[in-house]
Amino acid sequence: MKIEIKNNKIILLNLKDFNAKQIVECGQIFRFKEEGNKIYVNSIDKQCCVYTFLDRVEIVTEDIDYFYNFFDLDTDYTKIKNQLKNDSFLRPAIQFGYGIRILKNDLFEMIVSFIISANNNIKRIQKSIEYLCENFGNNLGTYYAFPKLSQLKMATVNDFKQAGLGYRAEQLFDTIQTLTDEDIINLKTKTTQEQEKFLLSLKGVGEKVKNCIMLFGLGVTNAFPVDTWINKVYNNLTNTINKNRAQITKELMQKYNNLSGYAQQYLFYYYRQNKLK
DNA sequence: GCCCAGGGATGCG
DNA sequence: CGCATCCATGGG
Repeated sequence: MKIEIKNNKIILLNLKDFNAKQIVECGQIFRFKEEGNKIYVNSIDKQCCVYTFLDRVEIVTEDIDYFYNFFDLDTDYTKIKNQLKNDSFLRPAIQFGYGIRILKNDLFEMIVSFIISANNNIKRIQKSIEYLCENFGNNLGTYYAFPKLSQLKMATVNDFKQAGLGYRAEQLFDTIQTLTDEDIINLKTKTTQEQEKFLLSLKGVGEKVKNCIMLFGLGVTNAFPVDTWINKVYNNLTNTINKNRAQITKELMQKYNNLSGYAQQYLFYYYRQNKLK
């Protein structure tokens, strides 16, 4: 990928591995706003604006280093797609979502966001997260930051219900009260097994949510989140009915190995966007 | 009214 | 272990 960096701008001159719309609409991030050819993208207390032109993409931000890493710009997606597209399940999905990239988002934001995501839909998830930002995050003028752990510790179960979390309110409350800033910092340096064990100990985090946090918050690309869509896709493509999710997860992780996370996103985006069974 | 959404917790065998 | 049931809420 050809990349130029100028002052507060990252310029991408190769669009076959970067499509901003696909990146924000593939279900890995809940805080963004699309306005024509520009998309505002938020992560913790930072924001960038991604402009898409015919021949290039410009990422405008005060935090160049943060968003360079955030958009995973050092990873060669051409190579990843070439390795995956021999797979008949994936070929059409990769063709459709050719510009998807796995974001390296903030760990704490991912923990909270994906606890909220359980048995929920993306519109409602976005709305709830926006509520939390506006009521507990810092006002940064043109946008709100994602609340810090210390700020969410001020919230009551009722506050979370006000945010529209329903029965997830108690789960998130419990997890927020349990978590410490040290937990978040230390988690990044632990082994994959220790990370999984810790995440599963949190209320509201099960197998699927854990895999989302591993993938989007910790950059572990052999995590394969199996949600209702992937579940349907799998059963459809393999002519099975009601195979349990744990089994599907295990099977697909063995199949795709270190490329599991990428494979999963191409599948999720393609089959969900096209509403295929 | 029913079914579904990027599922998890709990209990029971 | 595997499996069934329940769980808020808004939209189709």
